[in-house]
Order: sequence, then structure tokens, then C-alpha cells
Amino acid sequence: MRQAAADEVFTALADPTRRALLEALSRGAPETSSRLAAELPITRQAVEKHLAVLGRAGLVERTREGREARYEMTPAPLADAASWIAAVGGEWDDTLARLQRAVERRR
Amino acid sequence: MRQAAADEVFTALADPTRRALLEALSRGAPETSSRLAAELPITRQAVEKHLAVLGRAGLVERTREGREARYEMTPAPLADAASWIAAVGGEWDDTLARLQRAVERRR
DNA sequence: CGAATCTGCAACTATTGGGTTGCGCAATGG
DNA sequence: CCATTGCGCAACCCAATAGTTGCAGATTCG
Repeated sequence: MRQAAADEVFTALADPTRRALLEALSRGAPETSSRLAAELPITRQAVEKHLAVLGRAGLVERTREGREARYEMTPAPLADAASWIAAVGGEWDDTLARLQRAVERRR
Repeated sequence: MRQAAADEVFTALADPTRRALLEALSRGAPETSSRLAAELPITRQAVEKHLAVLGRAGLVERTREGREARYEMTPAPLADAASWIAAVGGEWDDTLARLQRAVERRR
């Protein structure tokens, strides 16, 4: 169901640390939780919790490689969030309406 | 600053009740917290707390009218959220990149 | 005026959530 | 082969938040 998806995606995006993680993962290659934590003021375990939330929303995927676990961004669910935003805001401005059509076409 | 705006908007959108409130306000005329609460399984006071969160994000505005307080949707800040989504997801798909340009042009 | 109605504010409770420490286990490399 | 490295899991802590009840202040209307 789409509604559940939107809930998990928006919940995932609500935290600034998780948005920072997504930004980092969107910029570069798949990273491990340890290396991601090195750039943040929190522990690896906290980062892994955030990555778990992102994983539940379908925004990251984990692949085990030897003793490392690399996290990779899988941004497809962002379309659900964008679609919701466009649907609610669309009646106010046709820029968002165009945006909605673009996103919906892609689904 | 834009970052703070995105934070407040995404936080506001993370709760299903608040999204339901926005959907209701986007569909119809400005409503009071009492009438909005009548359609939900929670009290008027809880609804008002949610509307306060939406207000902090700039997504609703309150106008006093006699003894009623009408809440109206002001969806402009949604563009910040859409812009963030487009920026992070955009490198993966140029549909979202086009979307980003559309939103940014509008700012 | 007085009753009804609607809002505003405060106190309190319970649950969620972000963060930590601690420890055990698997993989790797000199 | 064993010391090192990196991950996974669990328990615990504290702050924030979604929700409640209760009540007082305005405003409308008969």
C-alpha cells in the first residue's frame, strides 16, 4: 500500500541525521556504517539505527562484502513522497502539478 | 535558512494525522480545529497541537473570525521539501532533476 | 442577562526515538 | 594462529511527542 510507504519515507526523512546520511550516500559510492559514522558526531551504532530506518523505508540497501556491510542508496521510494507532496500542494500551483505528472509518469 | 525549513516541513509531514489534516485542508475551505477533530479519532486539543506543528513549518495559517479560528493551508514550504527530494534523488534519475529545476525556478 | 458554544492554556501520562555503553562473533592479515 | 578489525545485538537512559483531562476566557444568541 502506498499510504504505508509514504509514512515510512516521510518518517525517514524527518531526521536531519538521516537526511545527511542520504546526502552522503547520494554523492558517493556505497559506504559502511563505520565510515559514515566517522563524519558524524555520533557512534556507529546510532548510524546503524538510522540506516535501519532508511532501510525500512526502502531508501537504502545493504550488501555484505566479506566482513564489511556496504550501504547503498535506493531512491525509488522518494517518488512516493514527491507524489504525495504534489497531490496535496498541486491545486495551489501548477508547477507542482507538472511535477506530479513527471513523477507519476515514472512510477 | 533552507535547511531549518526542510527540517520543520519534513517533521510536520512525518505524522499521518498531520498529513490527513493537510489533505483535508487542501480539499476544502478553511476549517476550525473542532470540525477537523470531528472527523478524526482524537480530541480537539490534540488536533490543535498538530496544527501548531504545521504552523511552525509554515504550512497552515490561522485567522480569527469572531469566536472561531479558521485554519487554512499555505503550501509554499512544500517546495522546500520537494526541492530537497529532487536534489538527493536527482542524480539517480533525470526526471527528478528536471523536477528540481522546475521547483528551483519557482523559488 | 444568561446559557450555550468555541477557543486557549496548563498539567499530566505514556510511548516513541535518538543516543549511549558493553559485549560477543565473524572475517582478515601479518 | 592469533591479534586486529568490523559488524550485530541487547540493555539502558533521557528527551521529545502524541495524547489526555480539566478549566477559564471570549463570543454569540435567545
